[in-house]
Amino acid sequence: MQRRVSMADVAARAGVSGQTVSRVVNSSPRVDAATRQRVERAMAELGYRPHRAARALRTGRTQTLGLLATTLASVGNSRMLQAVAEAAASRGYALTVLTLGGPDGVSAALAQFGEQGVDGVVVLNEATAATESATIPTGLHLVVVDAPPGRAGGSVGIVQSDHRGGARAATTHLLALGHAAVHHLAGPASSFAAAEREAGWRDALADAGVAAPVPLRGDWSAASGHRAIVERMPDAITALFAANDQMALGAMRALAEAGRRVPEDVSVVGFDDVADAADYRPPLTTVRQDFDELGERAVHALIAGIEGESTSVGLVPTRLVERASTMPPRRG
Amino acid sequence: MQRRVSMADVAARAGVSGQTVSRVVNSSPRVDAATRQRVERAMAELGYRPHRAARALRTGRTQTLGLLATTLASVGNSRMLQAVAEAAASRGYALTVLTLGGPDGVSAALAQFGEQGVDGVVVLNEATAATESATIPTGLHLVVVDAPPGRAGGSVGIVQSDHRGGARAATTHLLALGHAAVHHLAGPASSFAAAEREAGWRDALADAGVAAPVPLRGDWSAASGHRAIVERMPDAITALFAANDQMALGAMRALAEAGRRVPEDVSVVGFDDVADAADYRPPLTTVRQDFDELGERAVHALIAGIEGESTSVGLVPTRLVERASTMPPRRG
DNA sequence: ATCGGCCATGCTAACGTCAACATCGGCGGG
DNA sequence: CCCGCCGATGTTGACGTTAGCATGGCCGAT
Repeated sequence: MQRRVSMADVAARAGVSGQTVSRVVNSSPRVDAATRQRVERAMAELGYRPHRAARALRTGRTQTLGLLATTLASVGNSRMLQAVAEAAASRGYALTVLTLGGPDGVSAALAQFGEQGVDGVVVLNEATAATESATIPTGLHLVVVDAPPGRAGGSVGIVQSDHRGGARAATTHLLALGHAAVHHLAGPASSFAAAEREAGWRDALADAGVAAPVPLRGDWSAASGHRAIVERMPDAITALFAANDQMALGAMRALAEAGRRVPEDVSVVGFDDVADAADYRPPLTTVRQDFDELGERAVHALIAGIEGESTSVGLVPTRLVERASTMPPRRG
Repeated sequence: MQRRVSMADVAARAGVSGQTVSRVVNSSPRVDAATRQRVERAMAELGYRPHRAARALRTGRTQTLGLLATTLASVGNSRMLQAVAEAAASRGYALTVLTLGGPDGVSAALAQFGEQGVDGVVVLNEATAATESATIPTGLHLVVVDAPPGRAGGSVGIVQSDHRGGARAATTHLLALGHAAVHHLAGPASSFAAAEREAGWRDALADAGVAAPVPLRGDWSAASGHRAIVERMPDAITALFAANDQMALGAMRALAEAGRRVPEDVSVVGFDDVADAADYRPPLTTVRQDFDELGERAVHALIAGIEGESTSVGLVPTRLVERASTMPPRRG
């Protein structure tokens, strides 16, 4: 492989100094139109590409963002990753990913990102406590997705889905169908999103003057949803709001195995609207999260922070999608 | 933000030259034990971290790998990403991701990776034609996952799951249960993995001397699986091998809607063993892919190529996981 | 005509690291 | 006792880029 084309090569070809080439590359206004054109032609002819590492060394900016998550293999995280990757790419930023070994590795992971020189990091917050106690390397900008607004400010921005509003809508939907009680299959206690969804469920019950039963609890997985129902299914259950679609899937299997039909005997609502939810049996009524918008806003906020503008808190709306897993309770 | 700690700072603190610090960092043998210790203490005290961009500028290596996929939001790709991310991290490489805008953007994406200076790229091959026709920037090493072995060699390595063997095992399992015919719900024609799975199905049928019916076809999504069954379900179907779990999910819904019970009337087998497959109704017999091993091997092959060793072709075994969606046909 | 100011462009140095070569001291063999 | 070698360490410069300042030409205002 021959030496790569550098600015000096372009400069020689165009008969200008390297500095002028630099100005053209960075679209500085201080360049004569004719000169610019000459330089651009030289770049095209030589196939010049700026060297990111060299630029990073000089400017201290890498034009690279980081994404930090416990795992990338979960449905929600992978959809967020996809959205963040596209949003970053459309702004000319590269995206590098890092998964947490342990739950307490947040500080270490951020340090590693700092070392790599990323300009900012999107943190997919799954265990609030771990994220909140993490130390942030100086100069690193952060946007935390689905975190309590408390820590926002400084170099930390927050973006979240309206979990609470969505959960409230789901619960209200069930109540409006005539269900006297709505049970909740909650997510893990350590999760902010799970807490918000539970809060929204309580909101709706309170609005209706209905007492909230003790929620069941899972870990987001279908298996945990199944287990929760098998172990302690409420006797008189007619309506269940699961904190995500996968737990709803597991719960529906457990209900079927116990001889309860969905939706005739028990109505079920999920959360997320994963790609498969429309093909669950029955197709699942659920709350759709707008991951694309969430990723877009996270990247926007992050880059705003990097470029010195203020970071802010954003709430992305969610929306109830009605399918066949909900209906009014049977009379009788 | 104060200036970062550089090698010179460490050198001053330890009373040695920068070069000696460099030697310690790169664990060169040419350093006295006492000196090394002094330098290491200085690094610890100052919190020194090598500057990747500077190193990349000097050495031409970025210690960064790229991952290219059409989308990162699909189940299989996100599991591969997770595995690749961990394998890369464990070797001290960062991982940056890029998704394809269009199906023909492979060349452009590789060019962008080249520009970013990644040392190598893992390509998740979804449309063989697009990958095969792509131009590879000089000096960039590639490992293509699930591609025909033809292109291997030079700076291109190939790693694949044993789709064919897994499909054969799935089909053989159904035949062994006593099913006279096994129908296939295939993946998209453009996919190598889909073609291999179909080939494995044909292999097993040929072994048993059974004629292969015309396969149904979907696009990997549950919705497409549902649609395929609704539109042209074979009359006498008693056994179905779907090319992935999600299409199996859609197919099972369609079968249920048509009044066919799984597994009593129709046995169904999927492929992938996604996390939810054990909670489908009924729990799905499927073929497990070892994504961790696949990612590990891809990264291993890539780094071997980067460091000048030979790249090779690897086949990762798959394994049938029996659950409740298969049983012998009813005598009738 | 003179001068200040502005515009286009060039020159120099520096970002942090490492490869290549230089230096220095000690030690064993002749 | 001198030479040559080796092992440990230092010096220099370059990777490709851009910030900051310098230069020189032109124009309008005085």
